[in-house]
Amino acid sequence: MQEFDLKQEVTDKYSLRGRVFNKVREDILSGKYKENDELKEIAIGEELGVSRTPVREAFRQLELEGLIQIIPNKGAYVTGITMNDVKDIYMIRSKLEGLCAAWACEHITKEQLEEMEENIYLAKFHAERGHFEQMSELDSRFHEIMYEACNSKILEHNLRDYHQYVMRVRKKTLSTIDRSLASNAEHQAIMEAIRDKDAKRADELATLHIHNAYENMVKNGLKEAYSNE
Amino acid sequence: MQEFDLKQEVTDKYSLRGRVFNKVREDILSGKYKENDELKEIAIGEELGVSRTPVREAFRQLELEGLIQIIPNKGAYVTGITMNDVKDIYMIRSKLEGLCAAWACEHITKEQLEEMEENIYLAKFHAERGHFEQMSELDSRFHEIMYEACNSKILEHNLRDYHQYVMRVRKKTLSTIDRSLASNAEHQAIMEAIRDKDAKRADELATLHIHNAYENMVKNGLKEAYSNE
DNA sequence: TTGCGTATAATTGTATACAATCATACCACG
DNA sequence: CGTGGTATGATTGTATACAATTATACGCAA
Repeated sequence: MQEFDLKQEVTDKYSLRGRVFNKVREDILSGKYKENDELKEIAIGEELGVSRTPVREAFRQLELEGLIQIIPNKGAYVTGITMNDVKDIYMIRSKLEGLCAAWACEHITKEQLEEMEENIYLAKFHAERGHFEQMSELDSRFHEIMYEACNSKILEHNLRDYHQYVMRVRKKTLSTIDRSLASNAEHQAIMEAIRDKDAKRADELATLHIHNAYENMVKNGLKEAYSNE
Repeated sequence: MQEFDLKQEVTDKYSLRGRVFNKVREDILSGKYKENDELKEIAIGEELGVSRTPVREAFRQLELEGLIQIIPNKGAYVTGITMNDVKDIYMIRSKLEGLCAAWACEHITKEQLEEMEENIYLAKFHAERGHFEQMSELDSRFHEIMYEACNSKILEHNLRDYHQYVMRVRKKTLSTIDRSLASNAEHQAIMEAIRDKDAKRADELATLHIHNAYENMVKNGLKEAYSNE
């Protein structure tokens, strides 16, 4: 009840505010609204067929999520993610995914572990064939399972936020067969460590996994990947 | 401009929404509003002499900060922090403060370093005399300087959030002369490592510092401290 | 007495009207 | 020609009115 459980209310599909929030968030993350674009309350409201009130409330939330910046009496502007931000997030995630993997050792359920194994098995199939869209989905899901398995609303929420935040660039990092295969092998190693309840190893492997993902991203030209969107 | 810079707008003292946000936040953190208290828009509005609109917007922000939970069509309730949440946050902070200290080694300015030294010097004075209110202030400020010095908007924002979030319980952890002195000694060691640009040592010391703070809190009866508020 | 259903009150969700602020353009003046 | 000030329009900030939803209380029937 009194949990750190936020996303649920925010993403409320049945309130206008929630719909506006989701739509604008999507549009920012997908690149429809670009850095420094000005978001006007009336325009967004008309586009979605709602008044300014829910739009304004959604804006306040987007501001706290760091997706837009609101300048009083002036307007709402889309905040960009700089390359530095991406780097910072990956470094932070590296630490936190390690923690998450370690905690998952204690709390993962049999069902979650089985879904992980299935995920890895399926990912191998798609990785070999260069199905990058599916790979991206499976990668997201793998981490999502781990977030759920760590049994900490706080950490789960934090990691999910970052995961979403770097979505724009993350997809690119899996866009080679080599990296897809390597990434999946790393997933398998992490899963095995968690299965064996070896928290120390799980921590190290998950930490390294994010490090590798970042290194790979830099190597494959983060700059272009980033500026394309 | 396009920074991850949020707090500034939120704490805008000159908008009604900002005033409401700050007031309610204060009241929650200070314990005026207790866990599971229902916050009614009209009541808060009347108390501050404003209409519901700015109150609602402030509520949305408080929700994302995790201080209240909004149940659609029902109401806003003060979220409690469970002991598990506190533990999780300290574990996460432990990792991130380490990262922060390491980064600060590269980016800290001479002014920031000097303020740290001054902070530690002054804290010694107050610690010896059992001035816990001042200690709490100085402790907050020490960490704040480090957050600023790490040169990462993302990490700074993240750590500041957690710091605020556990404010309720954090004050209690410094409420003995022994812990105050020990804490300050740890601050000094961290500062010296940062001054010497020894990132590895700074990381370890900051990590340990938060660990110690948590251990101390548990020892001194987190349970009572927590349930008192 | 207990249980259910309806009516009423209270509260939140949304829309709109009005006030305040900011940006722009135009004109007067040096 | 350039500069400054004012007027006008656009946009956000706030208040209020209305709609929808939820909680509560009361009455009726089993």
